[in-house]
Amino acid sequence: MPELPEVEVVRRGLESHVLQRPIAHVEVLHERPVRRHLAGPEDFADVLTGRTFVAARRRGKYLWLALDDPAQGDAMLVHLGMSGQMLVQTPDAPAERHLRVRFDLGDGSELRFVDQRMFGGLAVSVGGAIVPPEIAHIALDPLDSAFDDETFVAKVRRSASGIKRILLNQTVVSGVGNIYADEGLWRARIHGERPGSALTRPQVRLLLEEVRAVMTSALAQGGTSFDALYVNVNGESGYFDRSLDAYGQEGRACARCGTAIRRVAFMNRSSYFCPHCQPAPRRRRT
DNA sequence: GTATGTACCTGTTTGC
DNA sequence: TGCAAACAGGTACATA
Repeated sequence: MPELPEVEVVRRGLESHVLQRPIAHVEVLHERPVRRHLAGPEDFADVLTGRTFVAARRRGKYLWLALDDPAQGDAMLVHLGMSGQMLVQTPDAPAERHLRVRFDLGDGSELRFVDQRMFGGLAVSVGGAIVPPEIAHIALDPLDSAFDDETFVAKVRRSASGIKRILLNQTVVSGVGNIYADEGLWRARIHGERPGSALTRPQVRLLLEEVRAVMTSALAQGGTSFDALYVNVNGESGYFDRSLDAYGQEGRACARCGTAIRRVAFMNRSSYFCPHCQPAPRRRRT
């Protein structure tokens, strides 16, 4: 499940494998992944054919491949969703079961967007000065050197929402998904349902540091992966899942205190936490 | 403006 | 054995 470290691994792979090769042909095999390209699949293919990717950039979980003539600020925007992959293959490699879009790079290599669940997608973005306008609302991520810790701390402490919900809000901080939210909260010993406004400044700072630490560690190991749903641009799986302390660990002993990790329903998904290290707030929120 | 809930998707696993 | 429900979850959008 791609979060920031996985997306960064993909960005690096794209940077070294798809730049400076004019796109000879684009084939859209399923229209849903280009649904955010409002002019439609044919236009998507038409406007990209003949162009060249010149840079691979990222903000949070969004990627974009800048197109030639950088003065125009055009780019192909990419989101991997839950199951998206960017693969570089030879054109004669057999089509993946969930192959959605293919880009013939004309040099004997092919960029492929493969996505089982199709939460992800591609779109051509026009005229972005610094970032594509479609993602201007996405906050910086904690690994960005321009990320302002104190602004984040202030935003958290102004909000009555549960801290996990705030962590997942990409307009407050980007790149954090369900896995790293649970891991960061476990490391900081904070229950995800505690209101942001109930946390002290040092607690929020600690949480931010722990989220950073777990992401940095995951990045060093090539991203997290639980199954074949996530592979990087070379098709290699990450293996950070062996290092998880909370996420997916229901019933296992907490690495700090030995209490069984619990799972609770949260926003149509799951939250994992240690009931001893991360006591729930007294007044339960729903 | 802020907070919360849900649709969108498909393959696998679980339960009856 | 067969079918239905649950589950995985990031984002945009609807609703309160």
